Amino acid sequence: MSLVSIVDALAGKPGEGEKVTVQGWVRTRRDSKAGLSFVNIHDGSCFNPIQAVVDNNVNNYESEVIKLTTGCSVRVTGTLVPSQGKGQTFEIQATEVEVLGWVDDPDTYPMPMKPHTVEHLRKHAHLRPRTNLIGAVTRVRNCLAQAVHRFMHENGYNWIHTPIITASDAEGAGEMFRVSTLDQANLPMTDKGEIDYSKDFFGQESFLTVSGQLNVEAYCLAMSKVYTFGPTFRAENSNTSRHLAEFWMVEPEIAFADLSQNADLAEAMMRYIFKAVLDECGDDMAFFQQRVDKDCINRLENVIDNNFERMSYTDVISVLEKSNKKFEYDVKWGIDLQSEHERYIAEEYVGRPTVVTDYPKDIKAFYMRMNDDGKTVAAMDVLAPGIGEIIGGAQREERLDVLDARIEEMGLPAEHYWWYRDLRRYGTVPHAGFGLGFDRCVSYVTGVQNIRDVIPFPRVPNNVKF
RNA sequence: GCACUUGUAGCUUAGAGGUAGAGCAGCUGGCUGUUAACCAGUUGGUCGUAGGUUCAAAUCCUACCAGGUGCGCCA
Repeated sequence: MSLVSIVDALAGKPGEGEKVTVQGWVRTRRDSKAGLSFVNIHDGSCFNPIQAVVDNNVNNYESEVIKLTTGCSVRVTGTLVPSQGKGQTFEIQATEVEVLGWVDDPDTYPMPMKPHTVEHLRKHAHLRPRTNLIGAVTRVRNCLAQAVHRFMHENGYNWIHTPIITASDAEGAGEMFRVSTLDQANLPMTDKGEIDYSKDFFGQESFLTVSGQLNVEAYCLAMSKVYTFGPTFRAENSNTSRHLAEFWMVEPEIAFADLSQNADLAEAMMRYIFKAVLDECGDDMAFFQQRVDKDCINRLENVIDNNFERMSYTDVISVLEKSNKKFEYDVKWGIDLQSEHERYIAEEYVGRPTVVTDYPKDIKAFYMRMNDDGKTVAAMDVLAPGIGEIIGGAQREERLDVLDARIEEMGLPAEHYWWYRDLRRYGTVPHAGFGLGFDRCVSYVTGVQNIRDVIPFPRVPNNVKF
C-alpha cells in the first residue's frame, strides 16, 4: 500500500492495479441503492477530485459510506484502476473507507457542493479553500509566487528579507500602521503634552512597512541584483476591489540599470510567471476560463507573445486629448492619470499591458530620477487591462545634490533619510526597480475581479476577521 | 473619506401595503457505473436589528448593524 496524492493517483503514477491510499475531503457522493457509491474526493493537489468506487462489500458501507456528505474527511484505500466511466482516467476501487471527520450538521454546512457567491465565500474564509474556485486561486497564486522566485534565482537575483517593522515612510505619503507596545489607556506624555515615544519599544515611533524599496536599495548597491517579496501594509481607507490593507509585493532592484532596462525586467518577469501558470496550472486555468473569465487564457498568451506597449506620459496625454472621449476628469499635461484614463489607454487604445514612462515630477516620489528636461522623472507604471496599475517603478535618483534638492523641495525631513543619502555618498551608481502588486497580478491572471478573493485572509478597512 | 446600493429558509432568490413561494442543499424512499447524476416525497422562514406611519408592514419612513459597487489614494 502506498499513500499518494490525488494528482499522482489521477495521473496513474503508482501504476495500474496498484494498491493505494488517498486522503482528503468528500466533494460529492452519488449512489445506487443496488449497492454502489461514487465518492469524489479532493485533497488540494489538483483541480480534479478522484472518484472512489465503493461497493457494499466494504464493511462500513451501510453504516457510514452512504451517509457521507460534502466536507467529510476520509482515508480511502483500494486498487487504482482505469475508470469504466467517463470524466476521469483513473479511479479507486475501494476496499476500505475510513471516516476521519464527519460534518457536524450537513444541513447548515456553509460549503455544500453548489454555486456560491464570492461574498458568501468571504464570510467563511476558513472553509472557502475547499471550494473549486478558491482551491484553484490558491494553486495559481502559489505557482506565480514560486515562478517569481525561480525567475529571480535563474537571473542571479538575491532575495532580500527586508524588515516588516520600520521607522521611515518610503514615500513621505501614505498612511502607516503604528507598531507600539505602549499602554493605550495610559500613554506616557512629554512636557509638551505629546506622546513620549522614547518610552516605546524601539525608543522611537515605528510602523509596519509600506514598501521594502528603500531597504532593498541598500542591498542593491552591494549585491547588484536583488528583490524583496513579502507583505506590505497601507492604512489608507481605500474601499475598492483592488486594494488591501495587507498585500504582497515583489520589488526587484537592479544596479547599473536605467528605466528601459527596468521595464525590460518587468516584462520578462511577467512573461515568465504567466508561462509558468499556463504550463503548470492548466486545469485551474481551464476552470477560470469556463466559469470566471472566458478571456483569461488568451490574455496570458497575448502577454507572452507580444511586447508591452511603451508610451511616455506626454504621449498618453496627447492620445487622451485626441480621443474625443468624454472623461469625468479633464485631461491636461501635469495631472495624475485617473482610473478612467488608465483604463482607456490599457483597455481600448492599446488592448494589452502598457508601460507608461516619464511622469511629471510633481506627481511622483522624491527618489525618482530627474530627467534632463527638468520637468519629468524616470518613473514607469505598467497598466493592465481590467486591473489598472499593476506595477509602479522608477530609475532612482543616484546624484546626491539632485536628491537633496528634491527632498527639500518636497518638504521631507532630510534627517530621516541619512542612510539613504549615504548610499549616494559612497559609491553611488545608477539603479532602478519596481514594485509588482502580487495580489493584483493573481487577480489579472485568474480573472477573479475582487482582490479579496485572491488572498487567503483579506484585510480591509473594518475587517480583520479570521 | 465620498457617492450609490443590498439584507426574505443553510445557500440562491420571487414577492413592491392585505399576513411568505420556489430552486439547490439536507432528510426519506426509488434506481447495477454515476460525473456539481436522475425520479418521487419531505423538514425548514416571527422577511438584518430597533423604532415609527397605518385598521393592516417583508413591502413606506428614520436610525443602527452587516455586505456590495463606483470614485479618490495607490500596488
